[in-house]
Amino acid sequence: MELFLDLPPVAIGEVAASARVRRLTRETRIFDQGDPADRAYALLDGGVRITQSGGDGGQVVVRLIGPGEMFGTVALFTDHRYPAEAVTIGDAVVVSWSEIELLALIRRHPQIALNVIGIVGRRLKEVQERVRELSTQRVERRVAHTLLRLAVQAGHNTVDGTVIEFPLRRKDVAEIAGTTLHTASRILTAWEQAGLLASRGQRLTIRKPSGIQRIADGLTL
Amino acid sequence: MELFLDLPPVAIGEVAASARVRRLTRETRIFDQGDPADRAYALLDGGVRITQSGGDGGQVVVRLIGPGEMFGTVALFTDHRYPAEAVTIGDAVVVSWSEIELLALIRRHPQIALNVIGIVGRRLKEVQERVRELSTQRVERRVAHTLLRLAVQAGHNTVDGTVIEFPLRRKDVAEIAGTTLHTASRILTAWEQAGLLASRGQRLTIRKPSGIQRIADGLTL
DNA sequence: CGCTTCTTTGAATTTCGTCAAAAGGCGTGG
DNA sequence: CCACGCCTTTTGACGAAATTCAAAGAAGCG
Repeated sequence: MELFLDLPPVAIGEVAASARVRRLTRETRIFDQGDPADRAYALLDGGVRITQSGGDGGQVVVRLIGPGEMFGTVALFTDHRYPAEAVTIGDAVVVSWSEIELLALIRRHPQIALNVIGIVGRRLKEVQERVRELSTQRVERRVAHTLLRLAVQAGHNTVDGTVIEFPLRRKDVAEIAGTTLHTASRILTAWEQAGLLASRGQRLTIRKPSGIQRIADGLTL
Repeated sequence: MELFLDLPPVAIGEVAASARVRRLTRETRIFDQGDPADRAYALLDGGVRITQSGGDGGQVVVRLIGPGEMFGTVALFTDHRYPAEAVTIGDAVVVSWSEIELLALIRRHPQIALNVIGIVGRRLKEVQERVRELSTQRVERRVAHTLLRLAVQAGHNTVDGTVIEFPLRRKDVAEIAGTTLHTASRILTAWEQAGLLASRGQRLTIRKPSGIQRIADGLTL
């Protein structure tokens, strides 16, 4: 887990000792957007969808969290409100620390704070790239990028191609790529017919990463 | 300066002692996208435009930096490459610290690391909101939000209304709001004719914040 | 005063969202 | 085990918003 990387062995014990572990069933809400932020979370197994809603109905999936990733942590350092909601995708195992415990851990092992900066910095960079894509690229390319990113984050190679571990509805794909589920559906269907992709239920398999990559690179001109 | 908030008085001296100060003329490039990241920066006076470019020609203004804000700092904690370029808007006074100096300061005063987390966390939240806007709102609303955010960040009240301190080209507005300069120009011209806005050269004055706010809230339906 | 950069504006084109509706799947309960 | 109902997906047609193409006008700088 990146959050606790480069710590002396003794620290790992402390981290484990103050952690609270919970097993959750699918579609369980861990926290709501706007809730007072009092705990920092990390995921051991399964998946968590982080969704932000606007005053109007607008929703986006801010991020899908995979095993080993932290979430809901930054709010402890800013305004103490979670800026988005967190819901499990499928069954999940979640660990968490109270604010007091986390700050105590950081005081004893300042490296944790540096790790947090690294993690948040990397996410900031990713979101900024997403902004650029949304600003300058057309829907098809963005969907292609979305799939490639998910393949890197949660892809599992099989004979058929790369399977994305998260169960994904068309709506999820749409809310990640920044479009409507209708457009997302059309695009995925087209790719499926072109043999680039296969979908069984809510599992996506990328059959031809190179084909998707070409689209992501805008070479369909 | 938020970066050095809540430090003991003695620390401020250390911070100042290891800082390098430079006066720069307008449109000076401080660092390029992809450059090895070896210094952390903060702005004392003026403005800095942070722009990210994609492999294709696509460009976005990631952020405008005002006095008191840090920039180019996170890269020291991730992959040691600046993810975007920084260019002065108008004349500017910039301070910077080498990576070694900054890490030494943090070791002596861990509060600085917590401050960094807070700053980066807040920016992450802002960028995520921008993603939601780009995904779900139409151009006019996004431009309205852009102006309101700039007014908060760098607005100065006068009899005529709120003046935005940064000199802004239509292209800048477009690259912040995620549209083309043509569309941005049309929208701003329309607002100017409606009396919501005034622009003299590259200075924008918001005459009727409430009107812009209405548009930002989507009440033009 | 000439040149470059920025801004405006019109017209044509296109992408994408919206509206509408049907078909498919999955789980639950009878 | 089957049937019903809900959630998800697909698909078509239409229209509007915004980009693209094109070109002229304005403004700042040297």
